[in-house]
Parts: sequence; structure tokens; C-alpha cells
Amino acid sequence: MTSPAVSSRALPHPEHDEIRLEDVLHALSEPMRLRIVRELAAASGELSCSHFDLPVTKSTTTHHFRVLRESGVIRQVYRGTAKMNGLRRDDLEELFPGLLDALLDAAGRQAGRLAP
Amino acid sequence: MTSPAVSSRALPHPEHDEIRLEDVLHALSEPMRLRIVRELAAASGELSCSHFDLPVTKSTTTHHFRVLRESGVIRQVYRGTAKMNGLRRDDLEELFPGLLDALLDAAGRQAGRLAP
DNA sequence: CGACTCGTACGATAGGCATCGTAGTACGGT
DNA sequence: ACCGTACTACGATGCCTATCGTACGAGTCG
Repeated sequence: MTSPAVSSRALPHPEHDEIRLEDVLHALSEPMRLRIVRELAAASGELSCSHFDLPVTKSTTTHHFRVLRESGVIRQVYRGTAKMNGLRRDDLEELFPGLLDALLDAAGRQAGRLAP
Repeated sequence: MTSPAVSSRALPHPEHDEIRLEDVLHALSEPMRLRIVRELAAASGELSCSHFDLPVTKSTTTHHFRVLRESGVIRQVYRGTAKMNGLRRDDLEELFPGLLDALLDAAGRQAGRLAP
């Protein structure tokens, strides 16, 4: 009943200085992925993939999480059968100060504007 | 030799409240377009399309400018044979405060980091 | 072991998009 | 009227990607 250990299954992440702005923007330009990132930011912790209830199949969900990971936006790690996801806040903040907050704020404003 | 008047040729732009964050991010996730926007921001005025010396053909350049315009990032207007381009700073700032500056800063940092 | 859950891999499909070349339009100057 | 410049329109091409379904692997719990 102890929380499951981190599995040894490898998940390739870009290093801190391999993160590219274009990739980050491309990752976040997809509504589904932007939504994931917003939820992740709101949770301010790690969330399992299955926590998200997205209007797409599991295959597609896996795809979107991979894009987010490979662009450097999130960090993923296996914990038992679950795969936990967390925002790479520190890396992004150091590379692009203020960007993530501005993006989240922008997304929040637009959401409020479009669905009052 | 007075400066040519604005032509009546129509160029469809999204209205202020038709601008979508996803479209803006998608537009800026393309290196060529991000570069255009950075030059435009640095010039802090209007620039003609032909001012830009991009490593693609003119067809492709036209395409990129159209994407930027249709996403609401820039405003285009004909002035004689030239087509002038300007950043929609005010609209973007009102919709997404701080976002454009954060993006430009991020792009600048990355450029400095990758080409020292 | 066996069943169940979570997530992956792979192939297929359909649509989007960056790019080019060529042919054409709009405008300004001579 | 003519020419040159600036940009566009259109079609083609090849790549990328969002989506799905099915079959499979890894881990947990009984």
C-alpha cells in the first residue's frame, strides 16, 4: 500500500537547453493540449493521464501527452501502472521568464470571454 | 511624390474579439513567422513585405504573411504597390496582457542563447 | 496464476500545411 | 501606352499530424 515506486521504463525528455520556443508554442497551439496544460497548472502537482476526461480516445490522449513531453512542457514519469504528469515550470521559467504565466493568463481570459 | 494612399483592395482581418489564442500560438510556432514578428516588433512601425529577406520564395512569404494576418497578429494594408505590415500590439495587449512581450522576450533569449 | 487497469505501439486515414513554380493583377512612373 | 515592381492566385507535391481501432506490455490486486 505504499505509493508505487517510479518504474524504470524510460521516457525521453528534452534537456533543459534543448527546449525550443517553437516547439513549445506548437504544442500549446492545440486546444486539447492547451486544456491539459491548464488543468495541470491549476492542479499544481502531478496528475495521472487517466485523470483527464478528454473527448478523444486513449490513443489520441497518449499522443498529445507525448507531444507535450517532447516539447519540454511537461515531465512524465511512471508510477506503477499510472503515468504522472507535471508541468516543467522551473525549466520554462528559467528559459522564458514570464511566458508560461502569460500564456496561462491568456488562456484563462479567453476561456472566460468565450464561455461566460 | 506624396506617399501613396491606402488602396481599396480588401484584406480580411479578424475582428478584435475574433482573435483566438490557439491561432496566435500556431502562427508564431513557425520559425519564419516568428522571425517576421520579431523584425516587426524591432522596427516599431510598418514594414513592407519586400523589406524582409527570407530564405523562401515570394509565394511562401505571401503565405506566411497571410497566416499572421488571419490569426490577428499583424495588420496589413496596401499602400500603392507595397503592402505594409504592422503588429496589432494594442489588440493583443488588451486580449492577452503581457503575452506579446513575453513571447518576444523569449524569442530574443533563445536567439541569443543559440547564436552566441 | 489470472483478471483487471493503465497506457503503448502500430497501421490506417484524412486533413492540414510549408514549399515551390508559373501565370496573372494592381499600381506607379516614364 | 508601356514597363517594371510588388504581390497574388492556383495547382502540385511531399510532409506532418490528429484521429481512430486493435492488439499488446507492464503493473497491481486477489
